[in-house]
Amino acid sequence: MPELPEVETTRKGVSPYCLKQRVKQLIVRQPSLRWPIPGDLSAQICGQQINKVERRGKYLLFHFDHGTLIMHLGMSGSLRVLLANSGGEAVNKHDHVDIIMESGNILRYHDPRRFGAILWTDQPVEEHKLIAHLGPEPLSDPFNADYLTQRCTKRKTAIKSLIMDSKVVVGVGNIYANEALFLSGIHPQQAAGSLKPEQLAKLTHNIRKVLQHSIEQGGTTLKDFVGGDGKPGYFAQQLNVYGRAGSECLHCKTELKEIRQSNRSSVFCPQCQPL
DNA sequence: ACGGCCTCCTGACGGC
DNA sequence: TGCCGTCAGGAGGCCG
Repeated sequence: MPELPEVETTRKGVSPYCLKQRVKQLIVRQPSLRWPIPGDLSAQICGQQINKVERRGKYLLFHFDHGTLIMHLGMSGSLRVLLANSGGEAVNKHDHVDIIMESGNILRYHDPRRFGAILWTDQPVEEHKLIAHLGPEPLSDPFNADYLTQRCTKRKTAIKSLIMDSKVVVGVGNIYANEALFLSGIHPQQAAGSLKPEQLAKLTHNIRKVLQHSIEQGGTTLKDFVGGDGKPGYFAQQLNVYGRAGSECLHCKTELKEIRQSNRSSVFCPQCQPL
């Protein structure tokens, strides 16, 4: 499940093979992603040059002179580079899209569950419906203790739901939400508006910390995005709570509990994260 | 404005 | 061995 660190690692991994490259051909084997891949995408990008690859939240943005290809990896998506001299690799199940560069290198999009998306806009991408209402990047200055405190004011919603709301802050998926709350000693069901500023400062810090740490780890697996079997970088995480329900808390040995919030699993330590 | 729930999809896994 | 039900999960969309 690509979380923000995996998307950022993907961006870094594919960028060198995209920058200043013209698209030679687009092959769409399966257009039915979360939304249909636009039928005119090929006409839009073939012969055009990619100027930059950016990331906004978990969206990858491929900037052309006249528009932007917006890509999301959803739950199960991955993007890797097949090198021109690799002799042509077999197309596997769920390899839905190839973007072939003039260099002969190929960007191959793979997404078994098809929760991802590949879209096109010729408008400023920051005005696009999917991008315009996104909150700040979690690793940017605007995401700070004051900001989070302000966004929590008078909010009755559970803090975990709030930090996973992309209108509040982008890129905090279920795994990192659980981990950041554990590190902050905050119960996932605590009402956002009832948290003290000190707690929210701690939470802000820990959200940044877990994401930054993962991005740094991702840097070591960049090679996995090019050539080889192309396993995308799902970094071996040292997770404190996620996936450990029923096991002992690594701090106090209390049994970790699991609850459902908005149909998502939350794992926490009842001792370290009291309500 | 807010909060909760549904939905898309496939692979993995448990039960029988 | 195989079939079937259930679950996971990002995030937009919808409803109350």
